[in-house]
Amino acid sequence: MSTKSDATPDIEVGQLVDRFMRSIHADLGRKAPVFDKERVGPAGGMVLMALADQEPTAIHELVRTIARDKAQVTRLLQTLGIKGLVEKSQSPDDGRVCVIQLTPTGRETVARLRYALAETIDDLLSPLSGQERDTLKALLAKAFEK
Amino acid sequence: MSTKSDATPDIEVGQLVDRFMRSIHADLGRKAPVFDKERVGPAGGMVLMALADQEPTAIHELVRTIARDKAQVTRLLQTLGIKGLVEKSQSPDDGRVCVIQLTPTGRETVARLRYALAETIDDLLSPLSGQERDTLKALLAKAFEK
DNA sequence: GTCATTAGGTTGATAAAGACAACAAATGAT
DNA sequence: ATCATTTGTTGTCTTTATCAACCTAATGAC
Repeated sequence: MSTKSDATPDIEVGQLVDRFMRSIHADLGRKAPVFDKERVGPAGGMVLMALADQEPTAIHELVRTIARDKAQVTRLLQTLGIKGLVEKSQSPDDGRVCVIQLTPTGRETVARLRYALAETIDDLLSPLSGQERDTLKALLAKAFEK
Repeated sequence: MSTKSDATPDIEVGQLVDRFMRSIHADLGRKAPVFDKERVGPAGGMVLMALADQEPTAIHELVRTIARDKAQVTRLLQTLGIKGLVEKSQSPDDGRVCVIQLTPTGRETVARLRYALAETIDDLLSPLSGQERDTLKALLAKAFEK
């Protein structure tokens, strides 16, 4: 069966996802002055939010879930640490791994970021019905949960 | 106002989309040496593929559809022009607008890019059934078609 | 018509993000 | 003990992104 959908779809999914991400980015950028008081930026925000979902966690775990370069993650965490949003400690089990967790301030920041993001996405997905949105979320989750 | 589905989903859509995009990026990066002979890079590739979908087109249209900064688009087009993948001409109707179109070489490049992208996405979406994939594509298209 | 305003593109300067190799330290395997 | 792996950090370089200034062509007011 499989009328193989590899008969390239008229509109590429990749482009759509790119545009999705980029629209989120742009919209958040516009609103950033309002909610991004610590100036964590898009990348920092993603780190924080990922962290909130799997806290506390080792850096290499974080690297895996957000799919960024480990060097990049190290530096993002450094600046987040300087701003007092995350804390680093050494794992008792393994002297190599660093355990990262949010500070109270970090948690507040995450709350603001989450709200702004949800708002933006809600907006972008407004052409879809509530049910369609839920479907979309479910599909993404199914495809990409760890 | 919405029966807010802002009862935050356990995994944020934004993070999922980010991860989606980033996984595509990473996978394509890995395969790039094979198919990206002109070294257009991820951004250049997106421009080319968008172009293929709406050719010929003015720069500001392109800017709208790929949601990137216009300065950035100008420069991307410059380097694509140098590589002989796109051509620029002036609109007869409006002396301000530049009309962009692919060269034959550009079209070949697009074909390769499309194939690689489709392959990658197919791979990433493998946890989904064929029908689910189609649904996902349709939803994205509905939300983001121009 | 003249003039101000807007829209489309380009350029410049600067910042952020990403890629990649080299490295130290801790661990694990043998 | 030795050697290979894993984890995280640093250095360096390229790519993208951002933002303002600027030029030219078009538009609209008058």
